[in-house]
Amino acid sequence: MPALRHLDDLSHAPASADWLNTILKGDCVAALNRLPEKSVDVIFADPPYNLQLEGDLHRPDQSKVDAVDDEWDQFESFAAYDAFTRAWLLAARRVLKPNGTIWVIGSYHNIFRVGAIMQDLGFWILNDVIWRKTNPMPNFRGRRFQNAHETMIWASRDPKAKGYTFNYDSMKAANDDVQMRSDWLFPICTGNERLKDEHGDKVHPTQKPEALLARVLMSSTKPGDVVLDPFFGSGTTGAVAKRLGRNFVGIERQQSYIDAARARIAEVKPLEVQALEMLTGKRAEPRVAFVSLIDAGLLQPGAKLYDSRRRWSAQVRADGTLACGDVAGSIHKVGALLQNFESCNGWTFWNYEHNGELISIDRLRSIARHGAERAGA
Amino acid sequence: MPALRHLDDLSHAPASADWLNTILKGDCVAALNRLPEKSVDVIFADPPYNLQLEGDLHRPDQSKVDAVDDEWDQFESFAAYDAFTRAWLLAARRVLKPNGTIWVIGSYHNIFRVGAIMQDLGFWILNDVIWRKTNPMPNFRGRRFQNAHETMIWASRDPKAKGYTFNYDSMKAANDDVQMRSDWLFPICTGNERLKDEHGDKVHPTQKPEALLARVLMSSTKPGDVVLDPFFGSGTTGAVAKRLGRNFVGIERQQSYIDAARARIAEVKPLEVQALEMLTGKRAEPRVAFVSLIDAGLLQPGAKLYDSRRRWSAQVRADGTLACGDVAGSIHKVGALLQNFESCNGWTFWNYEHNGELISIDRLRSIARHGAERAGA
DNA sequence: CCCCGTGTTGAATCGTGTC
DNA sequence: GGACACGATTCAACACGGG
Repeated sequence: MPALRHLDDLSHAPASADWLNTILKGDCVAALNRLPEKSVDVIFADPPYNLQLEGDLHRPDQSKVDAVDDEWDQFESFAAYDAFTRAWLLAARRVLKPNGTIWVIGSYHNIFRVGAIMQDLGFWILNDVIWRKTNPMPNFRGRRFQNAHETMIWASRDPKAKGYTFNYDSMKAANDDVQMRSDWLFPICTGNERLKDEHGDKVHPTQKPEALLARVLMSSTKPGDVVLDPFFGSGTTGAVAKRLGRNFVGIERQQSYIDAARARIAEVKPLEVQALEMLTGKRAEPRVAFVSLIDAGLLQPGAKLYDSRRRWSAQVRADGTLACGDVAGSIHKVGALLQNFESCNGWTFWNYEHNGELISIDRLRSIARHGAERAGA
Repeated sequence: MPALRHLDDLSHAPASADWLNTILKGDCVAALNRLPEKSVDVIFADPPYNLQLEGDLHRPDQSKVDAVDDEWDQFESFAAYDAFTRAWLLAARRVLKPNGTIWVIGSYHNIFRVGAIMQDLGFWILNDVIWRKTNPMPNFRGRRFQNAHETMIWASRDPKAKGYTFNYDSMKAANDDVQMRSDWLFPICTGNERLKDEHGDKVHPTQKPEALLARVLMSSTKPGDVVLDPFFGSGTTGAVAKRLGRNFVGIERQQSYIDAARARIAEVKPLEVQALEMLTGKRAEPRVAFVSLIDAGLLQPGAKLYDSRRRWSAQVRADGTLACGDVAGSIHKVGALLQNFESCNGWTFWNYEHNGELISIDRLRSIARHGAERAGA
């Protein structure tokens, strides 16, 4: 029984195991079952999302959206997806060390099922972490809110495990000396970082940004730890693990992904740890929505706004728009329409009255922004 | 059978129903079952998620769950919570109108179970929305990320329901003319807004901020809609609904919460009607037939139309169709055929020439609309 | 070299009314 | 209920080419 002997060898010498820093080809449950139990420090998993798309979607310029319609994302039903999820999570739990933790990323299509099954299997959720995208795809038809985030679940192997790794101090130091929050802001993976094939097409439809993986690994692993990714894809987990001095194991079914990931990882040079602060530092100044002044109680619905020479006045409405006669819209649009300009900066155009004096609503924006900055927006 | 007669009365006259703008005392499932079916536009639910502390979990058969905090009993606890969740969601779904939507808020302790059950019951998730807290409670022990957000699930009653309310134009205008995203930033409820009892203690442990409810209701309801909150608590939903000119129904078991909520809501003054008017986009405008531009003399038969870059030109015919070579048809169809697109908005595609400049025929459409409005059409 | 305008793209559960 | 016509709808980032 060569397979069994092989498994025995691994469980006796996991530190020098020949599966470290390699990509195992095959079905993820089968490959997981070939690994020794309790051999992995952290698992990062980006499973299929079960998107359930129907028909095509076009942008307003009539170009077609390149949907994720790959075979690996097709499931017959919620029950089929649940069975798949249960199987790989169970196999993943076996290879996790008692103090190991697991990260799973998903969207509203699948993450609730994944989270419930994780709880059912005995995983203990430590945090759910929101990846806020700086540049998400718009909602082209204007039928919902722009889907601007994805959710990650971070969990320990079981409730009693208190010895998991969390690098609290380095997270806090990287976040201007305040605790790292559960909402993280990163761009999606584009530009040179995005792997392209010889035709210029993307190698993988859902490549994750390295900055996201860097924060995951910096927060919950130590140098030399073993990081497993059972849905390796284009190998972002492996590339970041190598760069940060961690060991990786990838599992992937599709040969084209394996080839691309292997070539990518070969190019990676391990880094000194100091470069990390660039990846985890704060991002751009937050934009403040006019409606947030109403939310914050800085302006009341029904309040009057004036331009600086009181030529026009307009009324604030509860939905965050302005109205002046039969003209209505955003603060910018109404300002432009009244002046018959193409555009107008409503923040500097509009003023509110206080003790008989006009004060720019931009002052209110500064107040609102101050609150937002403290939130690490 | 007085109970049944009562129910009949309600279903015959929901508009003047005596349960509108009241708080129903009792178990949430029982109270929901006393309401007429398909009578509610939007549900906002903030269900309990404390698995051990309160004995308020009931199985569908109304038997009380024996709350336990032993670790080995987590499976039993999850199952009991699932049964409770399934029961109230099912009852809530019955009272929801076919085009109604539901919001449920929760944290990682319960939201994954809630979301999975919602999908199992046939709700169709439209968005998950993240409430990012500007001032969350710190993680005192430094063992995890600061839990700085809560998750809301927004779902329609079933997948085929496309007619749900989403005030896209309001949301966009209120957000500086870019789409409202799925991550919202608000402070937690503190200060004067937080209800306190005579001892200065907080009335309710998880009172939600009114700004959060205001955005929920402004985005997904219209004035006069009926908003149901099956876990009414301190009555934030009712207070905001009343202020925004919506009707509410609350369900609450605990008398102290009912008393506090009733007093709170009585103090609320509804906003003036003008402040409640909402921005509507082109979708809400009346249809204008292209031929009516010719009827009104705004365009002459034989006039030439051009696309914005003058790649194509077409001739207006007396019957309200366009002709370009051997291509003829509606303004939309000709635009689509010329560009080889599946569809085309002819109103924004075609322009007429005036003093050497191209002007969109959409301008003529708004002139025609104004004329029609003034004529009382 | 930079600047600017143009074009492309990203895990998407993305109509409605009339005949 | 099905077919068909109407016509509404996008944000940030990056690549590329020309000046």
